Amino acid sequence: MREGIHAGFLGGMDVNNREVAEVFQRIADLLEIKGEEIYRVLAYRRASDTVRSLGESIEAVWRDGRLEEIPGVGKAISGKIDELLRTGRLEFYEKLTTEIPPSLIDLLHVGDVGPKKAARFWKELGITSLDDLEAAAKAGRLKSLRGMGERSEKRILESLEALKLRQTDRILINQAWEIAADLVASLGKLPGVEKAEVAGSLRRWRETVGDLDLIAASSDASSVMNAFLSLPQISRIVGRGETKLSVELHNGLRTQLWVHPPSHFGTALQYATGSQAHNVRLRELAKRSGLSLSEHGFMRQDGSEITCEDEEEVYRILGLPWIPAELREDRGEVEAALEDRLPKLITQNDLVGELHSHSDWSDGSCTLEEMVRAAQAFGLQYLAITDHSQSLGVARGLDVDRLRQQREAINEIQQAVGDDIRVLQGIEVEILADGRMDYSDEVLSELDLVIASLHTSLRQPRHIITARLLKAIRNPHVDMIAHPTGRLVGSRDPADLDMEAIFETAAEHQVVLSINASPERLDLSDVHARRAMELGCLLAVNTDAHHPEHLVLQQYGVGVARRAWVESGSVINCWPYDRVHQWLRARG
DNA sequence: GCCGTTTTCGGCCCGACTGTTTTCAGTCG
Repeated sequence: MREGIHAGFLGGMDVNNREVAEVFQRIADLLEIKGEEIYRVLAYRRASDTVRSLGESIEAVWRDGRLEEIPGVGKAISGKIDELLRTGRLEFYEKLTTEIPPSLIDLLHVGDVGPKKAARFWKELGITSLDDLEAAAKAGRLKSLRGMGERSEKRILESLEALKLRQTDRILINQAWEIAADLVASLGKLPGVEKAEVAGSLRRWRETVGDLDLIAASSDASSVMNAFLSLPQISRIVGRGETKLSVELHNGLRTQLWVHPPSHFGTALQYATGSQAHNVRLRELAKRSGLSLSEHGFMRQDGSEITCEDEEEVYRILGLPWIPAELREDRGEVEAALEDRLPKLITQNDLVGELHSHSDWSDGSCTLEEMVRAAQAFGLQYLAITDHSQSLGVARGLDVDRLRQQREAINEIQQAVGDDIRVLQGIEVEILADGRMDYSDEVLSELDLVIASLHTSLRQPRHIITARLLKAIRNPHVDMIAHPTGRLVGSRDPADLDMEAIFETAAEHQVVLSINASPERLDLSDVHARRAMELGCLLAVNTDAHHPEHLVLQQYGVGVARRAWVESGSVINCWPYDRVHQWLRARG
């Protein structure tokens, strides 16, 4: 269960984009429970989303007086951001929490409970928490309410159980893909299914996924649904209609299956892929040309229909080039498409090298040779072995003697494997708590590639940890920064860094910022990677492989890069070996 | 609360599904 943020939470804390977004999200939830006009609620929700996905620090935008340039931020909301940033508090929000218990927001995470029901549970039954709700449902008190009955109460109890089972709102993208790939493969083999695809946030490669969305093309939806229900992963039906089946898997994950006729597959896939905000933008566009767009197709004002077999057709009718799913977040992709300036996104095939990997010389689980052979088999042109430096004891970091021995070992392996794959000796060197490097300049200068990393003292105050990382970036021997913020998806917040300063300095010194492809890290994030690129930074997509099997994690880093609008030219491990080698040598 | 090649006021995407209802509200995506 998520920790509730209550009035006063912000006092004394640095207020960043995420916190501002969180406050507006909570305001939206509370206003909705209060019964405010829905468009006012949506305005706060939109502002929350844009602030959350803003590449720049909200504080910098505020200092420059540019708040109202943010889409969805007008006079009222910019005033509230101003108050938050000046005082760390927001009177409007605090007053709201005295009118509506903020713990009611937790109820909105229960399936089949929305703002209306949450308000009634509170006003009519005195329920303010999930525990209250469960007790009331078990005591049969929910069904006493007008408009509620036995079945509603049962559904809510089931939703409460599912919520407990999941523990968290969302699962990591690799876990989601594993489950979804199996399901969609089975779905595709069912009788009568012509096409089957993953849709939703997973198709957009979001870093976490709340539920699975699958879509099938078939002229016999009912039979397909019946067959799907017999798959072993499925635990129970949550809902079922003519085009949509909603189920829960044994692991608690909700899964939607849409089945549409092949002739409607384009609009159906587009609809099911989302995001909701992107879909709203497309429907507005359609409306302006006198069309109404839904999952079933376009409808003209005279009631006649236009159906689309594929997505390209949907976008074409709207006067747009096809927009890759990873861009569909209403972060400017519709405008870019209208002006025909969509990026030519990087693909996994563009990646020809891996520049961050570990062997059993430090905390990797395989030998140098196993790693090199695996990279070769994976089709890479080059691999950098970048084991840990001496001070990282838990990872068996290399002291200088062992580092030099490793050089010998790498040379021998290069001899053994031939020129088909080139092996670089790099290091993942610790940035010590005071900003010094874990090796002397002399030692660093012997290496082909120096990656600098923060692993310790990640909770230092902003000015200290920022200065520490900037010092590393300015070190002439440092070529790359690995997982710059140190965040772990869903479990550890990013370090409190001035990212704008990091990006500007990295761009100035042409130090590469790595997108760590490990699904637990995905660091840089999509938002950060996009901003870094805008500011002229070079990027890399690296797996940080500790085992040959980790090389396949590349795909998740590519997902982040694509969501960040990244083209292959900005990513140095898309460069052929000779170019990378020359570039590194030129840096000295 | 935001926003403007129909508008500075009056709109603001569109439909599926459920449960409890006699015609629809609430939730979800």
